[in-house]
Amino acid sequence: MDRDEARDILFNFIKEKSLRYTRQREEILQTFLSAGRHITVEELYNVLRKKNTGIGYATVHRNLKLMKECGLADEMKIGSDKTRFEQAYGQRHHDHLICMKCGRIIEVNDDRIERLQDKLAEVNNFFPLKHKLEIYGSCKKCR
Amino acid sequence: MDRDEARDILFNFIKEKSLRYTRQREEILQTFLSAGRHITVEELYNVLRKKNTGIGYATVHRNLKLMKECGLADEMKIGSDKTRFEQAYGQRHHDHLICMKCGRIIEVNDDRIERLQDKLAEVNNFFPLKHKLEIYGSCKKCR
DNA sequence: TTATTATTGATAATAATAATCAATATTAGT
DNA sequence: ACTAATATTGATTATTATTATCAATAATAA
Repeated sequence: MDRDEARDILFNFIKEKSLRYTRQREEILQTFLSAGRHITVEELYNVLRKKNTGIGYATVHRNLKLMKECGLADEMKIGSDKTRFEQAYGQRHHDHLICMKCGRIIEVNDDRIERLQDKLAEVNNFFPLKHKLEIYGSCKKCR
Repeated sequence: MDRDEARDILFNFIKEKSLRYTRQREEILQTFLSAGRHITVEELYNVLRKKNTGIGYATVHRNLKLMKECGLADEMKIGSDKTRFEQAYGQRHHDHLICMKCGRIIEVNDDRIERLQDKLAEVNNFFPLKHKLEIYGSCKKCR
């Protein structure tokens, strides 16, 4: 994801809603973009704490929700873990392979599966808006 | 699912582990089997309360976990809702279409998708053990 | 019937997420 | 640059789902 483009998206979203572009929002956005994918609020908070930004947990939480609102982040939940946020802008839809041993998350995509899902919905008189496919197992290393 | 067969499974599981077959377990099992699919602990607890069985919330919770352990129930989580339990014995694997308006959950199955999922895992050097496919949208009524 | 011990039910603990609110910072208007 | 208006922050508390605790009770085997 392009950093400037991401900042623009956040900035425009904020202007549109008469919100305010704060030091904390800039910091959280940049750190979120630099951080690994599928990060939790707590993890992001800890990275920011190490940087001595003085940003509180609640602010991190609130602003990840904001990033989601403006389309920069997606929320996901694996099993009974905490909610994770992944970068969304400029990312095409993808599914997840989740290693139950080491926790690694592999992003994958299969057009045929996507198409069959749409068909499956159609056959059931159902209008699909989004979907979630997660395959749990063990990755190459943990086999 | 056959009621007697279900009771047998629970009974044998209990014997095997030197646990005890209590009035509460029998009551919870029967009510779980009669109740709608995809029920929460709270919902099941409320049904049992109406029946004046005097069974506590913790007991319902504990025993749904037990049903899961012995293969009679499966746990699922939709969005950020509470955990739901569905009958598992004698049910083949299936995916879910979830109406975001009325909350209805439709169970579906597609062998081609299943096979493609296995292929997808294989290509990524991943050993699949189980998977979860949820399609969110709106059902016929809510369209 | 009795001894053993698993279970129950009420309650407290835990943990993730969201709400509260006074102090502060940002923004628009002058 | 100054000011007024108000969105945001950070610390804390509230909420909610789930799990743990524990004394009293009930199920089981001998």
